[in-house]
Amino acid sequence: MPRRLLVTSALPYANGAIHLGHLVEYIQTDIWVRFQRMRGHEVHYVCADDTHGTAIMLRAEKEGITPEQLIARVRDEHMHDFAGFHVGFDHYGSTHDAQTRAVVEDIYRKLRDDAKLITTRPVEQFFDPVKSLFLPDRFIKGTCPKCGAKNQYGDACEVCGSTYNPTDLIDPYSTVSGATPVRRSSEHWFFQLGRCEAFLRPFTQDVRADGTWFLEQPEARNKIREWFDAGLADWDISRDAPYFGFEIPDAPGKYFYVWLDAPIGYLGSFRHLCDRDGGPDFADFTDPQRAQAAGTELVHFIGKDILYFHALFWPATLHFAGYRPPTHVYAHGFLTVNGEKMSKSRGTFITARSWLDLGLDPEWLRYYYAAKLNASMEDIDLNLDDFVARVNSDLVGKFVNIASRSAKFVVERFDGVLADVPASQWPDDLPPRTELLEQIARHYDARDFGKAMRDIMAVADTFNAQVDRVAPWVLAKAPGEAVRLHQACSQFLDGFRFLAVALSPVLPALAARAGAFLNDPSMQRWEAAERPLPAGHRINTYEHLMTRVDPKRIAALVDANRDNLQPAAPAAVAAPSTPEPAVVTDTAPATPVPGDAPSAVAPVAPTISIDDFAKIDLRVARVAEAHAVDGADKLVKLILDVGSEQRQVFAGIKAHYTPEALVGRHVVMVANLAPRKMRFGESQGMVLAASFDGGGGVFLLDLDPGAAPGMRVK
RNA sequence: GGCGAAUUAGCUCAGUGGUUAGAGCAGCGGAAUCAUAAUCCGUUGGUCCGGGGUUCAAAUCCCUGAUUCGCCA
Repeated sequence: MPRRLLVTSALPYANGAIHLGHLVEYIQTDIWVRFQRMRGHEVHYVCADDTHGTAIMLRAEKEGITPEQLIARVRDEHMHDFAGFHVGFDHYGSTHDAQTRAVVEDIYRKLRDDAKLITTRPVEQFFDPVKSLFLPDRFIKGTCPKCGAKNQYGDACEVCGSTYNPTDLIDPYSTVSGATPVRRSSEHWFFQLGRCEAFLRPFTQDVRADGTWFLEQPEARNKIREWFDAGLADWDISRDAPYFGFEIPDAPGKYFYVWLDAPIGYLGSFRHLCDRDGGPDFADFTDPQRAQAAGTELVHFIGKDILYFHALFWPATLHFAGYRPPTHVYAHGFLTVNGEKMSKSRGTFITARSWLDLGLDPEWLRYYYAAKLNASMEDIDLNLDDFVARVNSDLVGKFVNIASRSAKFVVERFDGVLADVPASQWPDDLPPRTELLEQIARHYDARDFGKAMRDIMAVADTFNAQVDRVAPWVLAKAPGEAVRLHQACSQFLDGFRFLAVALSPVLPALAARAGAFLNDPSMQRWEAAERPLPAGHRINTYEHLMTRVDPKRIAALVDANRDNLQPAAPAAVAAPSTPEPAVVTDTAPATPVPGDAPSAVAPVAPTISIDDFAKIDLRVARVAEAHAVDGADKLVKLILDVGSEQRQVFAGIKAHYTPEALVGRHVVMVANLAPRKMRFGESQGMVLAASFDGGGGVFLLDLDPGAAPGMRVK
């Protein structure tokens, strides 16, 4: 029977760029979702931006825009990043929308009026008298009471490691205004978590009738048990104005704390899906009785840092508000890069955007994560040397190579038509075909992607060894061996197809290309791998499916993410839309002072019609490679990615830009200019740049973030 | 400080009481030349963090120490 799943990834905060650490979770969830879909299950995968809180409010203020403008921009960036890594949400919402607000208010009213779990009492907090703002701990700094270190945060000292309350700080100051905060009391609203223990303890600690657990990971259950043992305290769910969020009903000037509405954003986002024509029924997934009858599941993928919220507050608020609590929470570990915490100064705080902008294949990362992920909460390490070796060896050397070394024979010798491959013809040194497939499926289902990848690569190894043993290149030269050659290559392609199906959840784009090559739309289903394509099936010409990772490009990625700037003052704004540091800091030509322009401004050329202008096909292109040209005074050789193809262009900008500074940036090119033979090769287009005729610098056109190779400029 | 997790080959990791601890990559030696240098065969390499204990049997269970990383609402 098909499962009916509502699956979520945790909501990223609308205050910064998506980086490789975030992507562990979205890629993990997306792989699991794609796998479940291939197996024929009904899956709704939703997420949203987490948009509320003091930090968003202050950030917008600094940028001189409204919080609504800030979160709209960041959401747009986040959605681009996720799409770039093939994370396929069915809906990507925002916690700041009517759908989420409606569920927040409904849950709150039921907790207050029906469950009677809301209470109020005054709380004394630091208050910034200049900004008229209650200050969260992270916006207060001062001198450590233990060791005397200056400029320490309100909760812990980074120098001596001791922890304390913000009120213990010596000479505290507000990082927002610099003012000395004062103590002020205010009424706060609380959710009485302590009264939920009778529900929460068995819910989180006991195995269910069907043998499953809310928390399948024993280490997660242990962690939660620790918190029970420490005692559950009431949870402060209110914040005072000014605050960016939802106002609490019947409590003017009081707002819901961001962590109350963040998980409710899952349901708000899901509501959008339900409101579409033919969408799922909201109550089937949220009402306890309806959900039970419909057999639906609610599954959350999260980082281990937010287990507390998802395993205690969230089930409690849902349950006591008359909603169905989640069926599963899966927590994963953090990402380290080269064995250490991600670091801006080391360049290992790598953003999703920089990965995509530098033209690195997102599926390289998806595969590497899959190979490292298991069902536990352990951290995983992205070792960049290992990454290059692993992706090149497994994906290019093993997997893609099987198709690459057998397709040509089938296409050239047998007109692309496959020979009969009996389903029973499966390498002896592997487990039986369907058994192996089920084993891999169990690993995927249990989120043991690393085990799945190991099993899959063992198949690739076996087939490569078989190709060597059969030696089709020998058969091809031997007269009378055509039948054996045909059968052997068809069998190798069957092995490749098996692998492509098994890897589809991890490598959806590559699998789609493999499906196009094999001319086989059925590969979107897991069962497609159970048996070979029928004899007589015609495949298409093989085109290379994946290129190798060049270690130099990984080095360039790290360079692009390295923060070379002086440590910024806390007040400094780092807009996420800032172009790549490599572009703005490297060898930028001296800014000419207007009065210094060495020559007169040229007169405007004769008027042309819009039709004349339309003849020029201007395209956004990404500089994939840039090389100095030996023997040329002015030229730089550029390899431009214009989306559909690559162009070689010689640009006369050597005096103004170093090749290193150009790689990865976007430029505007004339795409339909007649190719021109030059001494060093053919130039297939022209890159637009501004200059005065008499000299004084050449300035390439820059593009705002979001522009992608192949877009037409008009 | 309290609690928890981790530590296995040069690297990344499997391996939760049962032969002589495994894989991939890297290294070394050979083969092959179909494949966008991609492959195959063979091979080197380990005090399973240190110490103690339980057991017929320990990488695996217990105690203890070291180091690293988390969590402490």
